[in-house]
Amino acid sequence: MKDITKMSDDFDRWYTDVVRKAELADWSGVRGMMVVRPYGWAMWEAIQRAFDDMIKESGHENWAFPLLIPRELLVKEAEHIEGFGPEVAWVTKAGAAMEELEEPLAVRPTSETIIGHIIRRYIQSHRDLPKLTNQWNSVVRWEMRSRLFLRSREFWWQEGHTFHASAKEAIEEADLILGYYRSVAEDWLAVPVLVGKKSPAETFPGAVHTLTLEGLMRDGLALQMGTSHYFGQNFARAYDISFSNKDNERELCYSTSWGISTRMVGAIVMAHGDDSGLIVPPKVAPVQVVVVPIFRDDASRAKVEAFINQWSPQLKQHGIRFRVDWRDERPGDKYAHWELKGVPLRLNVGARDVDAAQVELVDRLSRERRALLVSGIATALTSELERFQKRLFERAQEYQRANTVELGTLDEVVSHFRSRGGFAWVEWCGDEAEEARLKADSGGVTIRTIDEHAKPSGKCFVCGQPAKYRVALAKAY
RNA sequence: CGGGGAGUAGCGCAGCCCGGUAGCGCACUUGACUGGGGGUCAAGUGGUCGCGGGUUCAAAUCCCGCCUCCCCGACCA
Repeated sequence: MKDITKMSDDFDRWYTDVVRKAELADWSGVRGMMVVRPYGWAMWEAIQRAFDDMIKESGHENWAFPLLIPRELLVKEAEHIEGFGPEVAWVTKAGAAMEELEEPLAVRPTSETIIGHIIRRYIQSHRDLPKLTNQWNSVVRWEMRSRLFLRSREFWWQEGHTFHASAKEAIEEADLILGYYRSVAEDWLAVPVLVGKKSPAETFPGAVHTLTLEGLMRDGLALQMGTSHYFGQNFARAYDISFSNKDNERELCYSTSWGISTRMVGAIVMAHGDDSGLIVPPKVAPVQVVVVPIFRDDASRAKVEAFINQWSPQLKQHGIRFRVDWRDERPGDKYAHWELKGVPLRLNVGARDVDAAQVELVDRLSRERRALLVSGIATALTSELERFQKRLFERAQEYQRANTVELGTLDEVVSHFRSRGGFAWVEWCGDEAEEARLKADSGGVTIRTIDEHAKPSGKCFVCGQPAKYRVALAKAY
């Protein structure tokens, strides 16, 4: 409990310590396969609810598509299979005798191919469009190196797949979802993000363009927190997904796909945590308020318990997720325990407080203690939670601001990232060879996103020719 | 997937070189004292020594194969 590695000593160990000791997740014993424990899964459930509500509101429907994909289907879209080929796991045998299958089945690394193949049945007319599908599932990618939540061979996500009658509508769909993702990251997780387009080198295999959101973690590395892809007619062509348009002509659909994953939970850890453990944004916190009763004998325990019972039902009525920690531990242990778990607000309640009709409120960010009268406590805590959410976001914003710079040349970029992390904005001509050179020369700095709204007026940071794009650079997970 | 290290109680480790009763700290259980920031004392529980095979009278220890984990690199939501 006490022995989490200090963040400043070794960020990676700190991360692993926090994830495991705060009981978010664990390794399973099968290489790269993670166990998400209830406390971590509860955060994912909060994210799921938030995003699911958003997409339902705009007419999306949840489906369940198959786990296994025939090889012939997977390989139809050339770029797609080229991109995913190296990390696909195959089922080649079945039954007690392990008989060889006639056709190997891929365990889905993502479902564009199988959904494309299936959805074409349900699309005949422009009246069947748009078809807005989503599924909550897990996928398998045969990664060589794994980290809890950030890179495991199986991970949980949602994958949305939509089909439209026009390019414009599909492009708007990808934009709409990106906006939802931004809201999940900023409004729910309190992690400020850069949003924009990926460079060609980082674009999803088979996509026309990929939109991304990039958060900044406390070790200065960027984390891709979600992507939304516009496919044009690429997948519709490969899987023959067409419809009769208003002029009764056959036309290929325009499609999109988009996903956010349990990686989001890793982002919460790395964007907000400190040497004492997690700090969980109230909106996704499994426990928002923890009550630590303080007593020394049966009589004082009864007194404190009766007091807590007076006002705690109000918290429930106000929808506050709270817990009273009656475990037989000392208060100091409980404080440390709930700090490790990142619970935003703690109420210490002892006999003195009972007499004063108040509780002692301690928040996870400042750790300051102050008295809070129990009259109107639920309303007060609700606004404290809102304020906590806001403070956490502002703190992360300030961190992002303090770790974002503007640079002019490749030399500056290389030397800057030798000693620091964070984001660096530069202007770029768009040449892909230069993007590769950036990565090689700088030891892994990549273009995280392109600012779609900026109109560059300067020179490319690599070649000095007139720039076309303003791009954010960072080292990333 | 390359290079290095490791697997012995829930966690951290010693024992292995030189084969012969499986140990230590923390945690856990019970009790007493204690209780507003990580307690004290006492008595206890807990082990297919990662898995499979081999050598041997005898294997945690020696040999072979496999699995898993950690660190460093190349690839990645």
